[in-house]
Amino acid sequence: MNELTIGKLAKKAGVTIDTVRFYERRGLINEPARTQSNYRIYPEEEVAHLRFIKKAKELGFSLNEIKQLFKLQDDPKASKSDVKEWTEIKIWEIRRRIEDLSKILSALEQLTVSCDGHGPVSECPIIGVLSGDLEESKQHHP
Amino acid sequence: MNELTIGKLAKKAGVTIDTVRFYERRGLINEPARTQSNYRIYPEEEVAHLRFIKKAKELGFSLNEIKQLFKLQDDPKASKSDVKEWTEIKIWEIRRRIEDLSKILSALEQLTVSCDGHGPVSECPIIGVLSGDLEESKQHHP
DNA sequence: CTTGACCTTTGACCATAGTCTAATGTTTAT
DNA sequence: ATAAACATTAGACTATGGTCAAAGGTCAAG
Ligand SMILES: [Zn+2]
Ligand SMILES: [Zn+2]
Ligand SMILES: [Zn+2]
Ligand SMILES: [Zn+2]
Repeated sequence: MNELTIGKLAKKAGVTIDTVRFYERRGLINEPARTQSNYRIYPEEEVAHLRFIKKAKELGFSLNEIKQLFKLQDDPKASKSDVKEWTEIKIWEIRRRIEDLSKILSALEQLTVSCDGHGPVSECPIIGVLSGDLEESKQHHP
Repeated sequence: MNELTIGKLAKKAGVTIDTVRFYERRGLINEPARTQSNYRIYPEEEVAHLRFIKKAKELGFSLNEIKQLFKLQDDPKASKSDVKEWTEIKIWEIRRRIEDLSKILSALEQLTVSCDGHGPVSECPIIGVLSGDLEESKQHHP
């Protein structure tokens, strides 16, 4: 069949050679077969494997989580509910991150409207709020 | 006045001693005066300084950005509009992150509804989508 | 005077996800 | 035959924000 050196594999999967080797070290892909000259050779299917990693990463899974997903796939006792549970946990995590960011966002939005953008920094209400409103005499900054 | 050793300062500001020294190394706080025995001594106001850092961090500013904010405060040529601009950039960054996360979220939500949660992992549509729908024969995972 | 609490420094280490270098070996193309 | 392109390894380095350890000096209380 079609066997790939690490360069071809990386190109097909849209990652760098270093990344492929890094994933191998991290146990995300199997140690591949080697040629007599010690070159790694991969089956075509490994491209899909790398693309899986890419997509899962885009969906917010960490490399360790992706590793767990693979384990799940290879575990005969695992069921779909395990995968579903995982995805639901991720969903909650992301919802929380969105909530946190939204809070930060509205705090920042309130700050900007409070500042008219004219005059010296010393009078800026943004800095004022960060300083605890009217504390911090002056000039002991690095 | 009231002078603080690093331990008191850290406690008052709600950070660890290590963090204070770390901020000093990173140039976020000034090198403080020393006692004869080489202990750091801080003025009370440094507490506010550390709290500023804490608040700014909570608002999504990185330590380097906070350092820039301090520079801005101490720059006689800087104006409020500089600070406002910064805050507005942060606002855009956070809006983008929220957008990205929302896309990820709806992708994940669609995935979970597609899976009934019963049966073997091999039939799980979540895994299927990640694998590029029906690729990846079997069992070459670590 | 000794114990414990506190301080000092340098430097290593954690997780995350790679990226890059150096020195060396192999394959391919002209 | 020789150069370019590609491969190998170990290990250092990036950024972020700290955290911890070792080995020692200082200070207050009992
Ligand atoms: Zn695979
Ligand atoms: Zn302002
Ligand atoms: Zn200050
Ligand atoms: Zn499923």
